[in-house]
Formats: sequence, C-alpha cells, structure tokens
Amino acid sequence: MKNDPKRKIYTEILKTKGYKLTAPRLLVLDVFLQNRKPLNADFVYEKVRTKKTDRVTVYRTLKIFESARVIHQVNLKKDSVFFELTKDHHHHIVCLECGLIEDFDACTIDQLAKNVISKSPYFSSIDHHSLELFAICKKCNKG
Amino acid sequence: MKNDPKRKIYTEILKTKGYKLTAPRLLVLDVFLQNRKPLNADFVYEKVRTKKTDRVTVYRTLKIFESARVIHQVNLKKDSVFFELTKDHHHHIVCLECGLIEDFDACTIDQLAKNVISKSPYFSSIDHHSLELFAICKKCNKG
DNA sequence: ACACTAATTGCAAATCATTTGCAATTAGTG
DNA sequence: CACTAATTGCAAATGATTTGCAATTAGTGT
Ligand SMILES: [Mn+2]
Ligand SMILES: [Mn+2]
Ligand SMILES: [Zn+2]
Ligand SMILES: [Zn+2]
Repeated sequence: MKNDPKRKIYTEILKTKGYKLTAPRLLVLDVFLQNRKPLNADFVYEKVRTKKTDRVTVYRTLKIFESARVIHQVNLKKDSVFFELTKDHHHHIVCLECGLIEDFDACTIDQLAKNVISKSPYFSSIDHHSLELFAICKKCNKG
Repeated sequence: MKNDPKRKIYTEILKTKGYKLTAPRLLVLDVFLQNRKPLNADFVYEKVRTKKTDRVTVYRTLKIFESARVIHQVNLKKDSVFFELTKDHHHHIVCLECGLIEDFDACTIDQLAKNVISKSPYFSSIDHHSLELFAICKKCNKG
C-alpha cells in the first residue's frame, strides 16, 4: 500500500544506498507490502507483469533489495528461493508432506545469538537469523 | 567410514523404508559420513564420479535420503541446495559477504518449539528445525 | 547357487530457475 | 532542459535439477 508507514522506511533505505526509485522497484516493493508472506520471483512477477515489468527485472530487483537488506531469503525447502521483508520478522512451521505453512512470532533467538557471538572468533554481531520448524501436520499424519 | 557407528543406523533406516542398499547409495552415504558439513549435489558427485556413479543417481539418492530422513536441507543462501545428516544436528553462522561458515551446537529451540506446538492448531510435534545466523564477519567488516 | 521381478541405474534429452550481453530508456542531478 | 550513469527489456545463455526409457541389479524365494 502507498499508505503503509513502512513503505517510506524501505524507500529511504534504497535511496540511501544509492539505488534509483524506479517504477518496477516500487511495484515490487508494494507486492511485498501487500502480501505479507514469503514470496518467490514467480509470484512477484505474476503480480507485476501486467504493468510492463520483465521477469529479469524482478530477479534483478530482488537481488538489489536483498543487498540493501530490504528483504531476505527464507528457508522453506521449496524448489525456488523465497523472500520476505526484513522488518516483518517472524518464523514458520512447514509440513514436510503437504507444504502447509503456519507463522509464529515467539522467538528467543536473541539470547542464544548473544551467547554464540561471545564465543565466536570470526563474528562479533548478528545481522539476522533464520529459524524454521519442520513437521508433519495433523492432517497428513492421518492420511 | 565403514566403521562409523552411525552408518548402520542410517542403512537400517533405508532398509526399513524399503529402499535397496545399492552401491551408489552406500557411496553417497559414506561421502556424508566422511565430510561432516553441509554438502550439495555437486560436491557429492565429485566424490563418487570416479566410482562410475552418474550425476542423476546422486540427485535421486539425495531425494531418497531426504524422504527417508537420513539427510535434510540446510539453509545457507547459496545457489544450490545443501544437505547434512539428520543425526549430526548443529547450526551455522554465515557471513553475508564472503560466505564464511562457522558451526555451533548450542541450541535452545526445544523449549521454544514446545511452546509453539502447544498453541498450534495444525501441528502436534516437530520433526526437526533449521536455525542459521547471518552476519558480516570481522574480516569483511574491515575490508 | 539360480531364477524372478520390481526397483534402480546410466545415458541423453528436456525442463525450470536464474543469469548475462547489449542496445534503448530513464531517474536523478545540476 | 540537458547530461550521464543506472536501469530496463528482450533474446540468448547458463546451471541446476528432472524425466523417459532400456539395461542392470538387489532382494526375495526356490
Ligand atoms: Mn520469517
Ligand atoms: Mn546444521
Ligand atoms: Zn501436511
Ligand atoms: Zn566475511
């Protein structure tokens, strides 16, 4: 949404890093703001193709957003790569059989991360983390 | 190694699930037992190609091992998919710049997982989890 | 040990996601 | 409004993974 308060945050990040705010980039950003779940290139492309935006541009935009830390990859064990907005942090339980995804917010990683960092010879801070749970859902357990 | 005590555990799992213990499958299993880190198809193939094992067979074997829960995918944000042995559970800090990987074992997910499960309408137990930390390593922070 | 059969393999070709080269277009600056 | 580097679209290339199919083989039972 154009009126999402987070929209400005992300556009500012992009500007600060020296990226131009082009039409395709704003379109892709809005797809993420309007679909609060992990998205892959194909999903994004289907949403912007009508507006004369090429598939290649989607891929390149995802790369730029990733390097600007506007989005980051989510590990869902699917065939293609999924991304979500950096500031929409949450996690998932994924069914190993049918792919059902449930979100959850509770996350106690920060303390664990501190411990790990304090012992690490190579790292001194964490940028972000990925935590996903995998299971067989109740429905698949019966079938 | 033929003498790794875990080897029998994995071969029993495969037998129980009805998979034949073929030469290529044992070769691939041994590659995982001898290289305790996340491996992709190409790494495995390079280790077994001398022994007349096709790349396709490696891919098919990885699929079978995954469905038998002998290995599972690890999210490292690389171009190809990485796997590790299910019973070698540990986690990673990955440098977003240079790709440096550091292992760590400490993991307090079990309690968190219990909480999540107790509130979930769709899931009643966790099979396994994926937890990776992403950061810029000390070296890359300078350069 | 030998025969049987379904599972597995290797090879070649196909497919799918993602990347690259390049000429045309455009955002941001002054 | 002009300038210029960044960005885009199209077509072709690449790289990973998958599929079809005939030949081979593990596991089962004789
Ligand atoms: Mn998430
Ligand atoms: Mn691990
Ligand atoms: Zn399910
Ligand atoms: Zn680094």
